[in-house]
Amino acid sequence: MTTAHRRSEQARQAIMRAALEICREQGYARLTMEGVAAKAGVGKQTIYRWWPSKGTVVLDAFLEELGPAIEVPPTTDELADLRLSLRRAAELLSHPRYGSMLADLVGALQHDEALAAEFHKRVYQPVRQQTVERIERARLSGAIGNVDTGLAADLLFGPLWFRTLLTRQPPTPDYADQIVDIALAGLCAATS
Amino acid sequence: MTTAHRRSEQARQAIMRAALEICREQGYARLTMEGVAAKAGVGKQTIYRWWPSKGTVVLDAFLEELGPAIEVPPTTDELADLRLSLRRAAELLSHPRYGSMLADLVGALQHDEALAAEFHKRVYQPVRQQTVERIERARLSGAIGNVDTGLAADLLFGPLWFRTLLTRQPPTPDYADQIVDIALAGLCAATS
Amino acid sequence: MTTAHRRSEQARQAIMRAALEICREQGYARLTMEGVAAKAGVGKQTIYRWWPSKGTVVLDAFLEELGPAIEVPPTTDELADLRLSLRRAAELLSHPRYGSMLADLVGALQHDEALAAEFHKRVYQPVRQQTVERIERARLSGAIGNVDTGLAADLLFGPLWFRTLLTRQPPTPDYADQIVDIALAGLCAATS
Amino acid sequence: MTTAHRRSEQARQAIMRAALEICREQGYARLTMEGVAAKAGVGKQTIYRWWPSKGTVVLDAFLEELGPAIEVPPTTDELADLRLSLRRAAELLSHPRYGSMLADLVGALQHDEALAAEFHKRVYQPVRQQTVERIERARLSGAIGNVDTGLAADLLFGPLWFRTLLTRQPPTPDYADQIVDIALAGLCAATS
DNA sequence: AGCTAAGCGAGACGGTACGTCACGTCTTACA
DNA sequence: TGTAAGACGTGACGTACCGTCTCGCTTAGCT
Repeated sequence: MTTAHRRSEQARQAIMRAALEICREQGYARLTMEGVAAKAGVGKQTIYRWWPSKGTVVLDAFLEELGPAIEVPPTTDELADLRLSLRRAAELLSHPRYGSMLADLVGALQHDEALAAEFHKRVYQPVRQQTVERIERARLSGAIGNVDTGLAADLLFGPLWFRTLLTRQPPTPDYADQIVDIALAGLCAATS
Repeated sequence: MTTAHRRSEQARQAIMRAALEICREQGYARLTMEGVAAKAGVGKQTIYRWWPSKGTVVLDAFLEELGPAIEVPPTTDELADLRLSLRRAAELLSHPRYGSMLADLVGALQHDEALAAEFHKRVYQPVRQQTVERIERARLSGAIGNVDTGLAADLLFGPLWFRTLLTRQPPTPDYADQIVDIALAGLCAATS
Repeated sequence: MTTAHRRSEQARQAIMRAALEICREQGYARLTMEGVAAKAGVGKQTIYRWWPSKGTVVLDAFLEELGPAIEVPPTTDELADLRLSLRRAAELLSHPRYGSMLADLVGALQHDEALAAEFHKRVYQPVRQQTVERIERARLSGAIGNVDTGLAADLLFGPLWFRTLLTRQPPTPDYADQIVDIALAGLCAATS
Repeated sequence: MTTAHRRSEQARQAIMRAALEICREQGYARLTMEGVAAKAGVGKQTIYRWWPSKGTVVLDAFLEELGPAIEVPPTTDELADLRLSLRRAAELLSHPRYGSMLADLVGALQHDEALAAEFHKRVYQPVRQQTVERIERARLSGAIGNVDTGLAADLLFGPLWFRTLLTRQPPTPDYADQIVDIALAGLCAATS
């Protein structure tokens, strides 16, 4: 038997739309559950029924719009894929609409375990997985040295996030390229 | 000259102490101005008179305890200094007492311009300055290639913060060492 | 004519039972439609389909249990019947299970017109009618003076309800007897 | 030492005024704490700080306006005073502005212990005390028989409240007079 | 025997109000 | 004048119920 009167798709979409809109217009910090409910024309309970915190609402809304855009389709050239992947990340972090939203989301992660778990599963891990696999393949093909793949991934993505989160100056595509250049040089030299 | 009955040093210290204690016991997110005032036995006004937000209170409290510990006295071996500096950062970020506090502070930065400015001036810049100078000297001495010093600094510190902020797994000293190894390898190879 | 496969008697009884139970355990104020539905294992709609408000549910439940107990079978001695009727009322109002429920119901009457009408028709009027008739007969037989019967009825029942509703000290049988004694004395003396 | 920044008289009055107005315009049942706060231009907390429930707010507001009007100045003729006192009660209960408010208040008493206690102390007892004393004096002077004074008081006031609360037909002055006539006749006859 | 329309349980929905928390401002009395 | 205390207006929190609605299901009563 199925559960009667299932979740309203209409309400869900209204909430996603409202969350994004408020986030864009007033910023994540000013976004409140009440505000989302009001703008979406929805009862607060309907939000709390399906999302535990404003962070998860925004995360969902974010992924609904940009989930697919995060991934980079694999080619045979792993290093080029990595380079493109970094560029994509830089573009996202410097996106006028989603950049500071992402930064705020990561900020909220610091004191919201549930959100942290969700972010890890749905944003961090997917990209991480792809990155690590590419590095692994590059390593096997001898394109880079014998290094810890996780560490290599940190070396690539770390600087982008560091710049975004600590200085609030989002990275440019050129910055991403330079990071790739130097990091890969280091990784080639490495033999661990 | 006695400063007359101007600002009460006693109150200041009580506030710093209370802020740290609450931050440690309940986390930055649960720390409130009211809570600090109550625990410090101080009027709320007294806090608002001297600090604009809870972030700045915590930042001050943090620096009062750990300000000196951030810097690494310079020796003649710049690369060794950089390595030690990275280790210090890793230690701080994984410190049971101050690690998550720092992460929370950076989280709060994302939606608090005043705090961001303060953090930049009193935490980010000092370390940055030192780091950049070391890299510059290393470059001049030929120890590393001809690279953008800011970018090099990001390459070193980025991974540490990335790991801390996005995965909530604070970096180990060993992790810091590995980062230095690979990053410096890359920086040596670079000539750009 | 059969009532066809319409209303479920089982659901009705479950609702009555649940209402009484909640009323007894938590009091009328804490009784909610949702609570009744849950405890009765019934959909909310099923309650709303047959009762307009929680007051009417409780009133029905109350009458189902105590409806018959309200009336006093008539004998030839009207004054004795009145006396017994007062005692019955006193017992009901001081009943550990139904006393405060009745008081709460009358409380709810004050802001629920529909409930007030229902209460009037099904509780107040039946007793009133009987009382008034008895007084009328007593008057015709000369046992009491020539008084307004409604006023006389108020004189008898008023004090009981007054005590219950304003002081929350339910009347004792002895109290009821004393009221009858004095009221009848007054009614005898009256000639108006 | 006195407590700093004491209670704001201005806020108190605004709340009293708002409560009365809402009660008059929409009835006690529709009066909410939020509504009072909004109409008074006051924070909800300010209401909750000083009153535990909406019942006590309304009770205070009621007493502020009608407290003095409840009492009947004593003369040497106790029976006349009692008669006047009953008339006053009848007038109050049938007052277009305060009658149903009082009834609602007594309704709320049934499920609000704190309110019941407050009502008892500030409304019921003062009138009761005066009434009982008058009856006692009348008894000593031989104007009425040797009866329980409390019971006598119930006999007088009971019918008025009974009529108000159970039939929602407020008593007329004439009704009050008739009650006094018959009740006193009964009390004279009594010797108990 | 099969059809169909109601009543049913479940529970999501848009709302309103709850009572609480913390915000940042203010006022008062003391030192 | 700075301070401890704490009341104030404000706004958001997360919860409880309201009364309405929409689902599938069960079942009685009519073809």
